[in-house]
Amino acid sequence: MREPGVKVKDRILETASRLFYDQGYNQTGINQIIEEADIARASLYHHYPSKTDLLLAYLDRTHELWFKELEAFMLPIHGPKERLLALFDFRTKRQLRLKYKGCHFSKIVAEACEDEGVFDRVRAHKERFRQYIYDLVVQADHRKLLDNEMLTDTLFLLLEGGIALGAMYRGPDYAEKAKRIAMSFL
Amino acid sequence: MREPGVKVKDRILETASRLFYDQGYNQTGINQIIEEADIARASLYHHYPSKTDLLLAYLDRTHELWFKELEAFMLPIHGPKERLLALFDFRTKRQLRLKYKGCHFSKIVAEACEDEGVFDRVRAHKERFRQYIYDLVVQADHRKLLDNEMLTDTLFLLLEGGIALGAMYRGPDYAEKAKRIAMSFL
DNA sequence: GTCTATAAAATGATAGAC
DNA sequence: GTCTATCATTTTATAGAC
Repeated sequence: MREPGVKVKDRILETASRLFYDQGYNQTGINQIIEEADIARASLYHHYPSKTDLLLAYLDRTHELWFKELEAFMLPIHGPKERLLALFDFRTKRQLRLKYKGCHFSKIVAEACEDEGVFDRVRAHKERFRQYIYDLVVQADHRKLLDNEMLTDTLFLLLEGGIALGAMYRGPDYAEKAKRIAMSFL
Repeated sequence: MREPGVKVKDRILETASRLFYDQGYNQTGINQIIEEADIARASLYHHYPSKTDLLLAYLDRTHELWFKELEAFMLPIHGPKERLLALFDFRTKRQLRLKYKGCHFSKIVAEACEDEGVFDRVRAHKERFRQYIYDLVVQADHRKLLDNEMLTDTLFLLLEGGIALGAMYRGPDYAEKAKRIAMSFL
């Protein structure tokens, strides 16, 4: 009659993820998580021995979902140049849904979590994204105003800058400007 | 025999500013501030009725010092083009001193302070910085690859992106790359 | 204006029953 | 594996003496 045990664990992580992002990791207490996930206090500590463990699981989950969402977004888009520009749309669209609260990973770093496991995950995420950009740049028949590495970094910086400013202005303006600028180099 | 009363108030704000930036606003308790500033609990609440008031004062102080420091840095640098590139050096040098913890203003927004006074100050700071860039762009005899507005936004986005990535990587690499990219447009 | 003492609530985490 | 009850700290903020 009992549902499989995974359900509680998932509910914990889903609830924590939402709260960590929406109101901040440090502003989210264990009490609120167990209340909104509707589970017992000790169940949380059974699955995640400490709040830091829950944080690391949150980053892993976010990383996985992020690239899964990206792959789905890219499916109907063909051509490396079109895909490079679609990266801007992907992030702008995502930020609209997230109400412009910024990048999950940069947010956590900004909350001053000095845990090394946190930094490892943040860097791994950004490194993989930069590699994703680079692979498209290599395939793209771009104007060669910049070499492949430099063009990759330009797009990467424009994307990250656009999201960062989007979080401060709570809007898409700079992400959209970033795309228009990128178009002039491609 | 008594020193002027401003001293205590200043010590509170200086200590709070250091802690808010270094370990985060939400992770800094009133207790730690009064201990490290070596003042009484009620003295803090006399000068700053709530922690939020202290936060707003912190943002105002940071804003003032930021531009004062910028002006001093720019003094020996002549020519708008040179000054535009010096903006990258200014922020990279500053971040080195601050141990790459990122922009004060983007950090506070990332900590999910939904206070409107916070957003007002963050936007005002960034808006003034963008205007500073724009004024130099107008004076600069640049290559006209982009119009003045677009070049301003490009430099702005590269600068903000470089700092954001610098915080995640805890190093100057992307800020330096951003400068090299900027050089190719000017 | 500065102090000490304290309040009331929330924090992360644990013990032990079932 | 999930539960309730509870722990010791820490949180922001206030009261009232000097």
